[in-house]
Amino acid sequence: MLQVAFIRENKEDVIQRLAKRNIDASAMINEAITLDEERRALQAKLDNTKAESNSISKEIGILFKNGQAQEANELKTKTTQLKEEAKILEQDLNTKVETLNELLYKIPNVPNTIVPSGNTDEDNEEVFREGEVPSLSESALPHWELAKKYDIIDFELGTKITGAGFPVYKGKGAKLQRALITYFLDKNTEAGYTEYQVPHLVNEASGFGTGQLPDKEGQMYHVTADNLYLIPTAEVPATNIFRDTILNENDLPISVTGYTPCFRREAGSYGAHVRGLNRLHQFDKVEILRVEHPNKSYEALDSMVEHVKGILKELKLPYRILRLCGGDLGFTSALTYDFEVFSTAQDRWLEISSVSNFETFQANRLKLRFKNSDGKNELCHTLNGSSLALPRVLAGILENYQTENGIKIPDVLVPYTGFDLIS
RNA sequence: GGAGAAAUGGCAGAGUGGUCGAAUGCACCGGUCUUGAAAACCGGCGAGGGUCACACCUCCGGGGGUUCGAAUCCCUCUUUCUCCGCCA
Repeated sequence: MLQVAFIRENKEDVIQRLAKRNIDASAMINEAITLDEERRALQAKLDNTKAESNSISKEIGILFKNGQAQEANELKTKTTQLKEEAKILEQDLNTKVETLNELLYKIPNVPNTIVPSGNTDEDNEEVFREGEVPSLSESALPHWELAKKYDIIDFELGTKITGAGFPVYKGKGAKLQRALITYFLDKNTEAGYTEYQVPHLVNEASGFGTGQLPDKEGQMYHVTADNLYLIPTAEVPATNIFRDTILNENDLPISVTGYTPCFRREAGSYGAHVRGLNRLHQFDKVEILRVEHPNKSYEALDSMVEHVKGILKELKLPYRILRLCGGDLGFTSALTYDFEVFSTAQDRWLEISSVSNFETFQANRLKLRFKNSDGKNELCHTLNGSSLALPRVLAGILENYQTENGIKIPDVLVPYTGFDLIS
């Protein structure tokens, strides 16, 4: 969530930049500022009432000590009255704070100035493209056909065990997926990211910290008996490592990577674009995450983008990078780059990574701060990205590396798989 | 799952109804001393709100209650530890 002080001090700029998301935020922003003013006025009133009551209570204490019980008892009526006043003020204040917060939860992050305006993914700006699209024969198959042909992924079996969107990987398919996970983690740790294994279920506070709650609980599987949520991404547990934390300035930057399965309810559509591995309820992902000094976060974003590029280059997959437009930008993000791999057999781009700078938007909720050189506590910037989402990378490999003899394994993966062909 | 104990500042650890946001030690930061370092000594050192800055308010695991007044008493929840049971 945005900080009220920031909204107050940058009102026009905030409205202008939120307009990139195709929303007119002026009403919300004005209301937030008004609510905040009212909140502060109530707070001051309440504080004064309490201050008076406190000082009388101290007097009473002294009077009792001196044996002046009668005078003390007289003062008691005064504090009783003040207490009632305070109670009412406190209730007003609480509802005011609640109203303000509910409003603030609804305001998305302020897009960076370089975010292109636009409504849909059509308006995303392609900023980079690399890799050759292989020329495949007429008989080239989409990955779900290949999965069947080589018996490496069984979608029907997953449906039997659980339901649609829970595939079963098998034999060399399972091994290839495990190889990818290990390869990604190795690349990330080599680049200085510390590997974490985090819980796959999180509590409400964590869901709130990263912004899934209160509004987007529909996207997560909810274990009601224990009030826990299955993680939709490692971002949730990994970012919450740092909830309620005050770091030293020289602790920054912090770089974390982790592999987790991800669970998404995705009340989604049906058809070709969700077939096979394209969209699942359960999938694997390796995530990278950074906690940065505000002055360094965009530098960090660039370095994360470069890092992901390096991996795709090694895998020799054709990909492009998009700078998301305001309309496509996630609620919590200030700037996002999406990576898409070209799926030759499907003739379409598949999103395999999304790298974002959240600036202080998450840190504000998380209360993730560092002590700056003035000794003041300041919000950190958080960033994260996938490196990478497994199913679509797998789809890309299967489709782009298919030959008449079978599916070749990218050279960098062979040491991890132990085989160089799926046939 | 059953029985008991506990939860206080970065850590350790006092405080059991009044001037306690909280002793003390360690850690940390600044200074003196030193060729330099260590030691010693001096000073500083939790968070949030509020203010131009003060004042002031709130916070001793969370929530509620008793009282003029709660870290301290009561209720409740959570977590941790010990013992027993079960178990990958």
